[in-house]
Amino acid sequence: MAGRNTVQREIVLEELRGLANHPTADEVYESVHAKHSSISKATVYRILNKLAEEGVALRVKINNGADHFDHQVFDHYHVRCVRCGRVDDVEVPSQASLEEQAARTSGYQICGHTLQFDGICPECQKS
Amino acid sequence: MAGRNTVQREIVLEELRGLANHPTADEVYESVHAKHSSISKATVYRILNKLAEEGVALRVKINNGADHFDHQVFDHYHVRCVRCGRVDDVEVPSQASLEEQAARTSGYQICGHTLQFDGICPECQKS
DNA sequence: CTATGTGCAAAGCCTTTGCACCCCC
DNA sequence: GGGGGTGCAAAGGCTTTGCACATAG
Repeated sequence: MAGRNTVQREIVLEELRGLANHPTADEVYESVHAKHSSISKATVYRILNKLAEEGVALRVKINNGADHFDHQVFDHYHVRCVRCGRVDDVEVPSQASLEEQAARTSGYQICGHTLQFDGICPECQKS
Repeated sequence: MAGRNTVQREIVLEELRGLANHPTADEVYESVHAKHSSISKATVYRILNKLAEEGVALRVKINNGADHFDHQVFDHYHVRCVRCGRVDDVEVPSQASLEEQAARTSGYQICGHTLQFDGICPECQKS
């Protein structure tokens, strides 16, 4: 591991795993802070960044607003509700092969891609 | 048109069309401001938002940093250089069919998707 | 004439950072 | 005991907003 195994790190990681639905950094902080009021926001942000960097968590960049974090690190895509902001996993096969095409037509050396869906979640469809 | 045809709007639109490479709002502002120093940043941001809303321009949300704007409104994807931040078009066919799959597996009512590539541009590959 | 757009500056949102202190290894 | 981690508060980048004034239609 690239760093020390501090109490704060353990707590943040546990909280991230406990929060089911792709929490934002701030939501993780709120959740952590509720139980351990001494842990600062800066620390939570720093730890989440580090987890993402190490590949222990996934940083999900959402088109609108704050980044979300996902404790599931396998390759998968996300859908975001345009009404309530909720983020869910989506079972669509990896489109990694598109990268070849992109490389060919653009001249770029491609190292990754992002695919995100927008829609209305089942809950919001009811209203 | 959803609003008035003001001088400022004309100037911003013209400048957006003149700037080839997916300028950020701030780059559009700089360019506008250089020629017409009385036009404020707020106005440029407001006009760009409106153009995007009307479908006259495209807002390109890039994973890192500021949003870019594109005067080309046909359906296409983008690639971003992770070194220099440059953004280019990419000739990959629209993957609209993925939306069906996403809808089926997620229960969301899908209304759009975003696909973006990351890579190293030809220029940056040299160094 | 009046609803809409504009300019200015201030605030907002999310995130990072400088600094002094602390503590894991 | 030394280098990385933490807490606090402040700053940072990008964007929006409140308000008073100007202007298109």
